[in-house]
Amino acid sequence: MKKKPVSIRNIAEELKISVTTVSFVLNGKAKEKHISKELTKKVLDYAKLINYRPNQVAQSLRTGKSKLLVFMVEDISNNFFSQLARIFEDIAYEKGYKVIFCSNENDDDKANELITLFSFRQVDGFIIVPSPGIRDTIENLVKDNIPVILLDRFYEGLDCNSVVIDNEQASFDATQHLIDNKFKNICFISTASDQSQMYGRLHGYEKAVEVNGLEPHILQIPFNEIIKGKGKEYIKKFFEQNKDLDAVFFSTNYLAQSGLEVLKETNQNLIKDLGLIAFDDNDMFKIYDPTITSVAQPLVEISTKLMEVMLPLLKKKDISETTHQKIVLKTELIIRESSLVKQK
Amino acid sequence: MKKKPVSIRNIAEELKISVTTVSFVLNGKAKEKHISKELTKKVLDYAKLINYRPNQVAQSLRTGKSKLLVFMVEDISNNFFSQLARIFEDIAYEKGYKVIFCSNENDDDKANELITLFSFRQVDGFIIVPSPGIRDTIENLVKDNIPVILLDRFYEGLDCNSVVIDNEQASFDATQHLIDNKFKNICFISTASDQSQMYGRLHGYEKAVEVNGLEPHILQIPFNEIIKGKGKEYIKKFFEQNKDLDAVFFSTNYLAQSGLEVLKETNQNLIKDLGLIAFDDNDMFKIYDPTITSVAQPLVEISTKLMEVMLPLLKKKDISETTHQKIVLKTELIIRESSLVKQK
DNA sequence: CAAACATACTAAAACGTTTTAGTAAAAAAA
DNA sequence: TTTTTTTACTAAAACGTTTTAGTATGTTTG
Repeated sequence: MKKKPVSIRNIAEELKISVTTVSFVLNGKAKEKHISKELTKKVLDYAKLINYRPNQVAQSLRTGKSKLLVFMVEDISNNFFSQLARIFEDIAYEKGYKVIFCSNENDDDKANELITLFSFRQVDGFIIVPSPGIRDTIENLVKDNIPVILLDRFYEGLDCNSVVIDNEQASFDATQHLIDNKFKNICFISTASDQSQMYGRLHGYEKAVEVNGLEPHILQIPFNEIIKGKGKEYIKKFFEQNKDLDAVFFSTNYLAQSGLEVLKETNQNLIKDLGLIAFDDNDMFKIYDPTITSVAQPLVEISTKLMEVMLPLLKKKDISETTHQKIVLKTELIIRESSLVKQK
Repeated sequence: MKKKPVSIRNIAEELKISVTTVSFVLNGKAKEKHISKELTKKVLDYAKLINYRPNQVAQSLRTGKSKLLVFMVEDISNNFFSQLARIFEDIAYEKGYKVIFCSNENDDDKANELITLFSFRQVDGFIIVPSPGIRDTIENLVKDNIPVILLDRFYEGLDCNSVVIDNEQASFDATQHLIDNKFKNICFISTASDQSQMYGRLHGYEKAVEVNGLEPHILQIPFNEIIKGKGKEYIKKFFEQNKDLDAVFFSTNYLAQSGLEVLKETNQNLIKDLGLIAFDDNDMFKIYDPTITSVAQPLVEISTKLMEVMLPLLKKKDISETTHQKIVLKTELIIRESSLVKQK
């Protein structure tokens, strides 16, 4: 049978002292509470001997702290998010926190449901890649002084901690890079979304195109069509209707995926002739033929910043007075074959 | 300030009834405990009105159940595991369980540490992709009647639930497929590991080669060298020393990754001339040029089986009498261009 | 030499549930 | 009518901690 783990009470009884004393010692409050050196040592030694581990559930109930963080992303199977998760996991464990990952599919209902699930007090803090319409939910969390950090995207005008990248600059630089490499008809394939990250990417592209006196060519696929797996159809039709394109900038990695599939199916050679850049790097990009240029997000830096912002919030009793931080990180344009001048 | 969530006590006081009654009603034991229909309805209605959510920490403390599962994989950022995680997540949530994902890096110390961390009673069940040397730890979990399922690999002779694939058959079929397509000098690139999954894959390959009267060509890279990022060097040297190879079978997706990198760097054309198969599918394989044949694991089926095996264990009071299940699932060989007869 | 303080320790409440072991009244059986 | 059973509900303990508000000494201090 499952043997019962030892409790503080067992220790107290064995040593014939009070539970209180044991608790004080175990929590490092021996000096502060005037527990003698000898007794302190005795408790510590015995606890070690029997391999005592506090029951974290009981601790949580009493203290209201669970040492659990929720890391809610759009889709944990998406390479970008899973890599981020992997790095954040390590950082969190180091600080004594466990992480519950979950995917909201960029769906408001799912996101709301998940947040309610880990509701109020169950969890010490939230890191959230927010879906478009949960602004109110986030605002409520903030109002209730629950530590929250928005990741990847944020709500304009909502005062909340966030860690994001400079999407507009990243997108501008990538587009400019294509232009510098003699591409003239660059299209931007994206989702029809007004979430901040997509907005930034679109505007960076538009600005670069405009500054250089070129024409924009934009495809914005409705999100629910992508969900339904219709992304490829949209892209295919778009390519058919815009035969004069000489470069493509994909605003997300799954669009790049779909786009490459379409190109592969319709005209293999096109992949080599077109200028190509994808947002978010993928390990496969460096072994593709041609190797594919990408906008890489600083994964380690993002995770580190998340914890840097989160930790003080977890420590404080009352975070209502803390000012919210908005961290904006730089991306890196990894230049590979696909975006360089094509020699005909 | 953070407002206190409503408790059962609040409901009891408001309705001027006992906490017990409220608890019974809320747990659906109204009939069983002879609570009148009217009162039951009153409680339910009021609970809904004030949006009551039970404090799960208190529930856990009392019941010893946390409604948490640990899903420990080798590396959550690995595509195969993150996809599995994504699917399992949904299934678990549906059943009211939350999932803590963690990565053990196939390292014994890390794995042991994590298991201890979620130690005894903190968590309701474990799904573990075990590192080579934690057999004893697993055995202890089993002895303590803690629900455990081994995933992807198992220990020969250890009686424990497991969900794995038929690696040997998968590997045999893949190799036979290459042979059927006229490849004669097929090499097998793998890790120097005697974990069950690798053992199976190696033997499947060896058997197929032998049955067909061909010579085996095997590269086994020590695991710690792979960790150090030296995998590519090993593969490169191997290719240099075996110039007459006409096909390569990679035993894992990260080896395929490395192998393709090597081929890309040394001789782009080789990729088209060699027969190629990779274990574990990757979204990129179908847009590579050539598209790459792979052995795909049945992700949905694996996740479903995991939950199917896990749920009864979670329900039972005493699982010491339950017999352990060993589920072996079939893989699918996804045949693409890279493994078909090459026309010169 | 009393008052103040420091030291060493502890009893008991509290966190929010579930569950055991009841009670009291009404209904059914004898 | 008395006994038994059923119905409707509840008091209080328990889960394992943390923490408040102590007590009982010994030690300074004025």
